[in-house]
Amino acid sequence: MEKVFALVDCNNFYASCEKMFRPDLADTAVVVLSNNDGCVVARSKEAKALGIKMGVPYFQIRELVEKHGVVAFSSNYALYADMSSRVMTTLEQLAPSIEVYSIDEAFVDLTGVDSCLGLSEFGQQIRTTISDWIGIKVCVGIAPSKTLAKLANHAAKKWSKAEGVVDLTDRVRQRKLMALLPVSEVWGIGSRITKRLNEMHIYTALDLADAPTKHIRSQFSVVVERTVSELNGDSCLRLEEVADKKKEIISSRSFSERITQLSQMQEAISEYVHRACEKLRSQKSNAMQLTVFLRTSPFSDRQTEPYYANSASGELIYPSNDTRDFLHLANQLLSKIWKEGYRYAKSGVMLTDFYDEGIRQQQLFADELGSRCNPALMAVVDQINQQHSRNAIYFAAKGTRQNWSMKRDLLSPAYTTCWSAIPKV
DNA sequence: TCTGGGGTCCTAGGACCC
DNA sequence: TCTGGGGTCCTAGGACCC
Repeated sequence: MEKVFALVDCNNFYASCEKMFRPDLADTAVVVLSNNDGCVVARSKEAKALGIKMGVPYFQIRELVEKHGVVAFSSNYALYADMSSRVMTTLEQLAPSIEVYSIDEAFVDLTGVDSCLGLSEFGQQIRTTISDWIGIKVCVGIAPSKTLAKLANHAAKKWSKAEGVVDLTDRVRQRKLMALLPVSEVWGIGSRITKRLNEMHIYTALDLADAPTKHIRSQFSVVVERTVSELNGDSCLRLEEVADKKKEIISSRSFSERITQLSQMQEAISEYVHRACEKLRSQKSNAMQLTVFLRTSPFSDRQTEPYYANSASGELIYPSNDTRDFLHLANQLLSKIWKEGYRYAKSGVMLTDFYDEGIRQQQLFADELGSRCNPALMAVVDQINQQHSRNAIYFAAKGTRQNWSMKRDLLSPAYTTCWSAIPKV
């Protein structure tokens, strides 16, 4: 049977979440900022109409914000994650199988649906249900491959005439739409590849769909080759219903103010280790390898302020998910790359080389003393932090004041969850 | 002054082995 | 004197995504 996918994508998701609890802002331009209130990461339709671009640094639009009374929010991920899970749960009730692709979008398998109900009607049903139950507006794109469903969704958002649903199962409609869209709008085609495609006189999505596969393969990786097949309605990407366990876990942040002292950096790195290990345990993995990295600001003037960035990796004797094992290693690694005299802007840690809990390779010369691994203790720590506040219990290494922590001056309240942010002290 | 964070996949090239 | 070549594993880096 011919495959049919739908892509359901929330409109202006973060901005919509903020607006939902502030009816007074219904017609106001709203933007949501990245961590440290650095860049714009979401815009309401009114903010888009003012010409505010995605990813623009907040300080560059200050004037515009004041002039038009734009309301800005620090990102409140606890709120967005909670709203997201409500949307996804609703979607699961409406469709046989879904793949949660990101916090605000999901693929749905609609294969066979058109025999009982028109695809467009089904799309409309999804829209109204999610809007009525959750209060979030979504758009739906329907097509025989994921890449085309993405394009259909793009069209549903762009053209109000579509009323939020575009059915692109028809080949003629596919070609008509692709001819109108620049190749850069295709899923998987980023700025670098767009530039090279343009040099090959490939400008629209249709140009790419019609490009000879052999030629594309000789210039790019198999990823681009697959994209061409997908644009031609040949589905190469399956619906991935169960999320795979992560293969690496990163915890990193930019600092609200530059860090110059090793003791502060040790605290920050310890905090990242703490968070990364929490994530590691939540997916029931153990890790062998830890990387610590740090850097000064890449945006400052190199003449007055030299740039320095470095990283160091190390391994445990065997896999663990005990925070203390990694705290110990992190400190050793940090001392390898720490250099006095720089103003550090960002640092972080990365866990890699994962093993499932309970699977442990026997090492000939390693004894139990090499690791502090204590699953029972860590389970208790996680449980207390989940039930009470996020930082009820922690290891003293990460510091109690955290005067380097991030700036979130414009944070909305915890409308739906018991905690929303680490309070800045 | 102020510029996010967290992931995945693919490829090229080096190391190593037989 | 003659100094191969193929396979595999690992890693760093590039490119993409939201």
